[in-house]
Amino acid sequence: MPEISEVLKKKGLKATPQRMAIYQALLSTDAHPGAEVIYEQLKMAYPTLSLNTVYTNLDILADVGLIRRIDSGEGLFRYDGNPSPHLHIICTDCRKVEDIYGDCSIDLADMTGKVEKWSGYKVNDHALYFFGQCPECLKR
Amino acid sequence: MPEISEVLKKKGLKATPQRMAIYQALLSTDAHPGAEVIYEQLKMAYPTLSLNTVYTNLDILADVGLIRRIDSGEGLFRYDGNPSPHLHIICTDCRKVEDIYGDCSIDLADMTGKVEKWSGYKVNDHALYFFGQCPECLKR
DNA sequence: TTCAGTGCAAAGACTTTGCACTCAG
DNA sequence: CTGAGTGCAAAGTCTTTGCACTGAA
Repeated sequence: MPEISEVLKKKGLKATPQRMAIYQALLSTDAHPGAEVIYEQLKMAYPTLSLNTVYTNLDILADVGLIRRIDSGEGLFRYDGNPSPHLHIICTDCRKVEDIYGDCSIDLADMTGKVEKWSGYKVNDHALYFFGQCPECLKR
Repeated sequence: MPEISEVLKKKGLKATPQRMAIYQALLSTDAHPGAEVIYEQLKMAYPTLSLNTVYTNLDILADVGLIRRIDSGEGLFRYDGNPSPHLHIICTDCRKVEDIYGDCSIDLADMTGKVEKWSGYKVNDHALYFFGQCPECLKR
């Protein structure tokens, strides 16, 4: 994975096999996995990988802005390979987390401006979660 | 606190002193405390109160919709005495959580409709967090 | 009276820390 | 080489569970 190692180096990070694998794993899924899931998934290919390393690298990757930490309210953190602020919808039955694309984000840019004026905060980021039941769970 | 015991009974909950105190504590602050903070605060007045009871009751109160569980991304849950969906702004420096009131929520009602159409979900709730630096932290 | 609620302790889940070893640059 | 990164183990933090006791209705 030549591109990935370049992206990491640009951020001043060493392109270790573990780090590349963790980042790659996030880029290649839209399932918003947690640390444990990524660890289990990579253990096959990297038997010596430690859970610690997964946590450490998820932190580092989120710090430099390559990935995004998601807090779905389950008491664990999930991660998203797409770091740009976007919307998530969470099924309260099966706990699935899905991305929402569309024209919604336009409204949010407006709102950020309003919020800055109102609160006096310097707003750097936002997170919008919708909670409900996914089509599959609704069928039951 | 006569009103509080009535509110609890209407929800089918026994109005125990501990439960009333926990609910009252949330109603009388806008600081969005976590379980531990509430526990420490009430221990003066209720020396035998157990942390377990605080957790149990926060869960119950959130279940019946009297309070709201907030996940500020710190790895702990905070609680809000105002259960109606409203916006929160979180200072990334001092970790303060504040409410945002204003005309923003109108846009969100629109957005919820869009999201339902787009995703096929039945949306029951949403949470919008803004992250930034509060006026006090900006001064430093 | 009677069961929901409480309190204590212990366990559980997720995450972080400490430290010696290793390998990418 | 050399410090950033890794792996193992242990500890930490927040939260939940088990179970006998208690008190609100």
